[in-house]
Amino acid sequence: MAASISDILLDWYDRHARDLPWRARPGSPATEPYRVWLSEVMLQQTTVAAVKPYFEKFTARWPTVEALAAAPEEDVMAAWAGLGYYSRARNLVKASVAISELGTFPDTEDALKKLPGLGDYTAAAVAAIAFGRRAVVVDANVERVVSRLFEITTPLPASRKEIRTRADTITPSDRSGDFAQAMMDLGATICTNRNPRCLLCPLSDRCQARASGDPARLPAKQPKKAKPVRQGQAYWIEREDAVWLVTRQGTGMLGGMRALPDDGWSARGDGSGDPPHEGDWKPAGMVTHTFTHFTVELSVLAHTNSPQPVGEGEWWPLEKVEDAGLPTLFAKAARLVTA
DNA sequence: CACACGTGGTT
DNA sequence: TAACCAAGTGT
Repeated sequence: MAASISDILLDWYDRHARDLPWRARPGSPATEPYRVWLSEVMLQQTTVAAVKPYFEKFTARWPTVEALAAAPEEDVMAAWAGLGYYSRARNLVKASVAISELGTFPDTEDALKKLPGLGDYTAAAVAAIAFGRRAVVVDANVERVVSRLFEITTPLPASRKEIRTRADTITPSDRSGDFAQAMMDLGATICTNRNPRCLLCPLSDRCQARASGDPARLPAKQPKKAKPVRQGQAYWIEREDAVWLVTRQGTGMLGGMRALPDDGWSARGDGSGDPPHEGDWKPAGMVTHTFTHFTVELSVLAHTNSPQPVGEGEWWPLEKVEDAGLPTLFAKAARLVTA
């Protein structure tokens, strides 16, 4: 009887699995749900290379979900600074409190999906990897591998339903979590976006896209829109070796993060150009930063011996500005002034 | 369904 | 090297 796709892939995984900090190691205790969950959230739309140092930092500082739930939110936000998509950190805190109050870690897809920040993918991944439940885990790697295996030519995102159906048919009941990780390892190291290494692929003789000659063209995607360029200003307000920092409110861009005051620029439009108070503002330079959906050209204006600004904020010691947890845009601006 | 939401790695 | 994109979620 011919080996199934999952058998072949699991055999490949047993020999070629990547050694990653959030995976159980031989001789170590069973994989902890907390570590699986934390890693999966960090890995949302983020590369393994970028996640590794953050995962080490978080697990050293907050080794359990209870420790994380007890942490001040601003500490978690600052520790997340630089990783992006800050709603993940806001939801991480909320979910850690919810899990602590439950007293046990939710262990089914449905229960996991009720937690903030866990959608279809993460709920399935945690259920499968941490709890050994069969779940159909579909991320961008799986979309790519499945699109090629079954030569699905419909462009994303319209092909999602068909991809999920196909993924379901090849997902085993046993070792569902290993199977999911095997698919992701295959997608990350062999069945890559640009130049798939089909000669090394354990599934190459089952791959319909390879049989027809050009697997790299799949999955097809809708063309993306151009990003607008916005103009904005940020203000470096300094007094007695301290700089005035604000905390951005709400759930929008950079919400919950410390920041320099600005003139209200956003994805929707330019800033007003109006400084927070009168005075002699000196140009400190320009920062260009590209977000997912727009680029901002930020003029940084500096004022020293400043009066007490109106509104919420805090004087932050200049020597500790690296520890303020500024998102990258404002970290670049701070570097302009302090360098 | 379409869009908002960050950043650094990779080619 | 300028694009492209990565273990997606919420609205």
